[in-house]
Amino acid sequence: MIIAEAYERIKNILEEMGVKEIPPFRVEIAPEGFGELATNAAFLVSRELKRPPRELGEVIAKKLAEDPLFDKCEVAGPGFVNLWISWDCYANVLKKIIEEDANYGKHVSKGERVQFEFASVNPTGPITVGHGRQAVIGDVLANLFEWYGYEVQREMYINDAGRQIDLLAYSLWVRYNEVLGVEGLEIPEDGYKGEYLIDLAKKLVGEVGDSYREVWNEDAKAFFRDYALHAMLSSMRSTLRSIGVEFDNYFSESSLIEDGTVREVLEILSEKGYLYEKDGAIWFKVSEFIDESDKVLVRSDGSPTYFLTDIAYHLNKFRRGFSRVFDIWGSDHHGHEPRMRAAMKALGIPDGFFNVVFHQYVTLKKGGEVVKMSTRRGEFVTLDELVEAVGVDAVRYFFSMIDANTHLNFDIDLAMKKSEENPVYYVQYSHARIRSIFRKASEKGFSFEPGRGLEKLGNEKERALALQLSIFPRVLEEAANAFATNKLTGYLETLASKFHSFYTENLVLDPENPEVSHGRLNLCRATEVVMKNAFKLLGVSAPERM
RNA sequence: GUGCCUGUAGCUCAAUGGAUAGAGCGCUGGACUCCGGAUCCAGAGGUUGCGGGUUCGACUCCCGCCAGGCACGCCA
Repeated sequence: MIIAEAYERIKNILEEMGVKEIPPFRVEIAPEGFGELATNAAFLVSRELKRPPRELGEVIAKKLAEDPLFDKCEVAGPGFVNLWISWDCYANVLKKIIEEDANYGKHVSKGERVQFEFASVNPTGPITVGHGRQAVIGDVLANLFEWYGYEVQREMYINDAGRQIDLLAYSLWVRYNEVLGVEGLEIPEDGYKGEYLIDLAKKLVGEVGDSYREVWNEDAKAFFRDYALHAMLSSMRSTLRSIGVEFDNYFSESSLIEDGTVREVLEILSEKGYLYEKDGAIWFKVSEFIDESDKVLVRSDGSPTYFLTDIAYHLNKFRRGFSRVFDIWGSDHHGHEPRMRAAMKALGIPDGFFNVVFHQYVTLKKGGEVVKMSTRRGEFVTLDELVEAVGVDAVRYFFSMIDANTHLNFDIDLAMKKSEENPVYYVQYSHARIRSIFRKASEKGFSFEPGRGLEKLGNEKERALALQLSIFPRVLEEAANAFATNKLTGYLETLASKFHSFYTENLVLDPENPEVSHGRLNLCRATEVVMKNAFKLLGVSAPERM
């Protein structure tokens, strides 16, 4: 908020100085000892104005010093302009934060509808820790975009059409027969061997008895398919719900085949001349768009590939009127992106509509050793297990605090045994502390009055905290633009640190100084508001007590 | 072999081409008879994988290596 205002003032000055094209200069919190805000504007206009940065910085600083927004402005180093903000300005921001309360940080509507699609994993086994990372990243990014002014839909794509589901059905049928004591059947090499299917098979025997014992016909196939799919989906959904991830819509892959979208895609591409037949299959001329080999859309047995249904899926998304869609994909799918872009181009869907946010995988460590995960072999640590061990807050915070594009090393022993070392506790503690101050306040006879006493504040710690609070909207913008949930957790940690530091040096409730006390209560309330809002975006609880 | 991601303090990770590369954990030493010590303050700890290049300025951009991960299917 303050940064935005400072930005405007500087922009005006640059225009007065004769700059025709305003460069992308920055206004940010200055390093320790260089004022409160700093800008690099002088460097960026130096070339156009043909004068050294230091000299231009002096001009800018001099003009800014006349502005009541600032107490002091100086040029430093090779041309940075350092700014000190007036306490009046801070006080106004704090009042605004308290007034806007649960809405502080929200940007005005951009009038755009976008979609985030994530956690679209194969419904062939329990959700793993790796899937959990994707779900949390997608959910938090969706929250961030909502606050940044977009209308957001959260969607999960259900891969219910492919060969994997058939394999799952057959694997379950084998387990079912095993439970009934039938010997000699085996789950295929590429089938699903996890224990969860044994549990499911037992349940199934309880429900249908031995009606499908050693019977594997079309009827049995359909039954086991539906049963397995239904069971897997409902378990996935309940796991995701347990970490606060809910979807606005579930979209079935097979519906695209049933409603003709898949066939329509083939017709469009065929009319445009992008298809050809070879070896009994139908191929898409990927090579006409990018430097990659052509890909099969329809197999020689007539079934559509995943690539084809995915193209149809995105054509469907486009027709639903989103201005942009964001798919969250694991890094193992990165090879799929260029092909999809080629397909979007072939269908005439505008550039920029289709976007992918990639995340790297999670490496689990247990007992100092890397745990290999494989759904098919049935070796994995499930998200349920992790949540039970460390709690929802820690899980969500931990997955949010690391850049999606960074490999995440998750030490299970550490998370289970020493969960109190998780940064989430540090941040939550500052919130609990503030709540405690308010409880104490009523005991001491203070009642909170918005705005009262703020003009009495202005020491170093109070200013540092106020400055941090003022940049919250900017942080949301940066986090959304960079698809970086970790910018939000990083911000919270800095905010908590500024608060603890303020708290240590300043007595909030001091009967000897009622006006100052009221002012500090306002500062505490503003901090509480920002923390609550940030926690909400992360899906982490804001505890009253710990 | 080709493409993508990663490589930063002992460990886990930050740092839109900007000032002295920062946090947490761990380590060392301190802190008010007072609002929550799950806190605060200070300190030690770095050739940003290696070598070149671009410019006022490079962890960041370009080129070449090295190491790890992932992908290169009529799997999804």
